[in-house]
Amino acid sequence: MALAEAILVCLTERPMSGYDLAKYFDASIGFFWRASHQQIYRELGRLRERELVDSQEISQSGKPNRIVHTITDKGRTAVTGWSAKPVRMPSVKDELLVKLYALETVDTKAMREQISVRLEQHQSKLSEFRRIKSRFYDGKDLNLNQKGKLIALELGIDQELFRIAGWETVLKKMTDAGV
Amino acid sequence: MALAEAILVCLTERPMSGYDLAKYFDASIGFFWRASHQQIYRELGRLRERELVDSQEISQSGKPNRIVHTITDKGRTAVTGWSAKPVRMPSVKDELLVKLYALETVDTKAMREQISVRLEQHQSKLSEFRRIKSRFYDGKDLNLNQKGKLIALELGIDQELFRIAGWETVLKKMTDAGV
DNA sequence: TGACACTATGCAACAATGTGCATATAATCA
DNA sequence: TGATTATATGCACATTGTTGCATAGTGTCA
Repeated sequence: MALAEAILVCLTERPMSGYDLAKYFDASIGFFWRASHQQIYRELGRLRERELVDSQEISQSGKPNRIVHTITDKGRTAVTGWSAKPVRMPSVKDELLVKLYALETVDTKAMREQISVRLEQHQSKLSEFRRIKSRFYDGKDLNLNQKGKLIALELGIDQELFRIAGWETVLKKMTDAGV
Repeated sequence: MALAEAILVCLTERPMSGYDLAKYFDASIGFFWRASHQQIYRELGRLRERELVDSQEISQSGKPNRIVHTITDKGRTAVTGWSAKPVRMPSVKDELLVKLYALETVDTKAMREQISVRLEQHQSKLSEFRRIKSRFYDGKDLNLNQKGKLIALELGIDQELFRIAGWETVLKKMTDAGV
């Protein structure tokens, strides 16, 4: 149940509405912990019940009212407590790798195309990460929180580079194997 | 619902019982698609209902009877059909990276320990992959299916090496940041 | 000889995640 | 002016994953 913690971590930055959080996830922490807006709203309800966030409705004319969630002291303590607990290895699930396991049965032409699509996705993630890095971090004076995010971001950039190289190697090896 | 397909892919190799499958998952395809024995048994029941596998009970004295599952023609067709369909990006979920996002709030001493544990886990996975490679693949004459598995395994080895380097860099950068 | 691990299967309950839908207004673009 | 996008929240259902339990005989180690 670490979506709760991921949300709390975001709220240590500043109070946010569910909508803000969903966008924040898409643009930053979601690179390492994806969540849809439905999940976020549901989890916010639970966090409110557990008194880890304080939710305040703000009237808006025209648009639906915003509900802004602020992390409580109890919530901050919960984050620190959680952070000290051991983590598990991230669960691995990649269909594309499973397909490599039955090269005789799968449609290898379609697979090569899927690998190309995957490569493009990694390319565009890479560009996005680099854009964020140069826009928000390069040449700036950073506080500790920002330094942590930068470390994560740089790991993300290296990961994308590695994956691009990896899948390109797979394509080459498939060619060598005659498919 | 790709656990179904992962199981079918295993069964293209040879007929197996649920127990065999659970072990096979632990030792090979599970590196890229983890599943517990409970999940596997449940999914096998569904596959039997959909007639993608044929299940045959084999009497054994002493031990409980084995139920051996064989992929059907319908199942083989299903695998090929599935293989041609586009895959999604694997979902990302790593608590350790989330912790990097709140360096001011988390227990950084505990975090460094967790990174060390993570490093050890990647080390032992790496050793296992290398052991499997040298034992079953190096210097052997391989058919197409085996070549595919070797490609996946080599990608796995590179991935572990990359992750070890990545987390070591994170530790260094944390030191530079003063935590 | 008692404890433990291995073989072999599976249910039940619960927790977490993902998909689809529903609502409602304002601004922007073609 | 009609279509789309952005703002803003949330329910219901389906699927997937985890934990704990239950059964039961065999082999191995101390």
